[in-house]
Amino acid sequence: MSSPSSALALQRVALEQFSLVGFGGASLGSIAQAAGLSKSSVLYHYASKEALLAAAIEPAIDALAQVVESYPYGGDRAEHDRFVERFIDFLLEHRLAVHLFVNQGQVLGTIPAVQRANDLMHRFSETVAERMPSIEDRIRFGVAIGGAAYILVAAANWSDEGEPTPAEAADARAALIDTVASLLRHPEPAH
Amino acid sequence: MSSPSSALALQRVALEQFSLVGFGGASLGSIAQAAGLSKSSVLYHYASKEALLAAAIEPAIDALAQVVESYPYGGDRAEHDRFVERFIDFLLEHRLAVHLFVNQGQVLGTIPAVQRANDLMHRFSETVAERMPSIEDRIRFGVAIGGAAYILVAAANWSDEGEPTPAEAADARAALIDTVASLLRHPEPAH
DNA sequence: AGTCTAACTGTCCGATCGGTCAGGACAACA
DNA sequence: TGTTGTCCTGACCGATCGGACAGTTAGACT
Repeated sequence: MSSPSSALALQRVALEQFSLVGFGGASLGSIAQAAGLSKSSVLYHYASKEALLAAAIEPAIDALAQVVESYPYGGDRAEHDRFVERFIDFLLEHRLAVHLFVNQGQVLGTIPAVQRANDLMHRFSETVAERMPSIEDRIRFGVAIGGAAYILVAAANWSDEGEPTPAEAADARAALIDTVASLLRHPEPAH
Repeated sequence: MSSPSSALALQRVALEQFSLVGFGGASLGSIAQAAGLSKSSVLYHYASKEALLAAAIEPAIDALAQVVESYPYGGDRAEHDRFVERFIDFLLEHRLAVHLFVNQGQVLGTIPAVQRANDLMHRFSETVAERMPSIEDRIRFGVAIGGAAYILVAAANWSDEGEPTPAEAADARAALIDTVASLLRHPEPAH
């Protein structure tokens, strides 16, 4: 706690590496090098590789818990849309962590922090599924979650432009909110 | 080529491991063990770990090239919907490979086969973007691709039921086609 | 019988892995 | 001037990594 800046920078670097090449693919050496430290120094701050992962994703898990808790069970559509907005902002702020436990959640299930994230997503899915129990709506839910999580980290891959102008970022946020909201919205009873 | 069954089984096992724990996280030893072979035997069939990866995803890349090629540039909506159907079937058949080069495409860009997959996705994005150049529609495109690729491999994580009944699978396919089609459909000019 | 080849394996190698440990640098406090 | 505690490091450990290589088995062909 005494020099939080270096510790936070280390968590950020570790998160980037873990989400980029996977937990097993990222080495403590490469993380340390990217952070400008020695491997020993990393292990001084965090007892193990798993502890580093847990510390790196913990803020995101706390935020996720808060978002899931705020689901408007009996709310109207405006309230539901506000919930989606909170959810998207959570995704935007914790892109890397979300990408990590979305894509490696099952294989890292032994790590308590990841397990907690899995439980949260499970509960989230169940909560939403209570309102939309059909396969179609489960698909829409999954596409919304996975698609949003994906586009925030990997989309830059095969798009032309490099930098995301602040104005463009705002547009992207609005578009993402719109898209996810339409996916999570209760569809008309049937056609 | 003389005993294709074992070679194909090896590719399938390798693909599962690569998409599950990442290319760097999967070891030749674990792949060999899962396939019931020795590590040496794996390296007899494929010159290197990268060669194994390339061979494992090559069929998926070929199929992707075919799908991208079949994009209906001047087609009507029915033709466009048929294209989406082909695309979803491609995703369903090559789930693991898609998940692999969607989530690890950038970091594995040095491998020629992955590079080809990246180029194809890039061209795919450009092709679709020609019709839908706005940020909103790019987002919708990304959510559709990423969401579909995601739900096919990771959704089982936080859903209750275990097995996907054949009838449920058909329903899921239909729902996925419907969802992606609506995302990729040209939206009304503006509201 | 001998020959050839495909499929497979165990052994070995250098490099790298996660992790331990003893100690150095340095500011704060006595 | 010690002394203490934080931050950081290089050296080292056993295990595992990707890969090279020599050799074995078994079936097909002559």
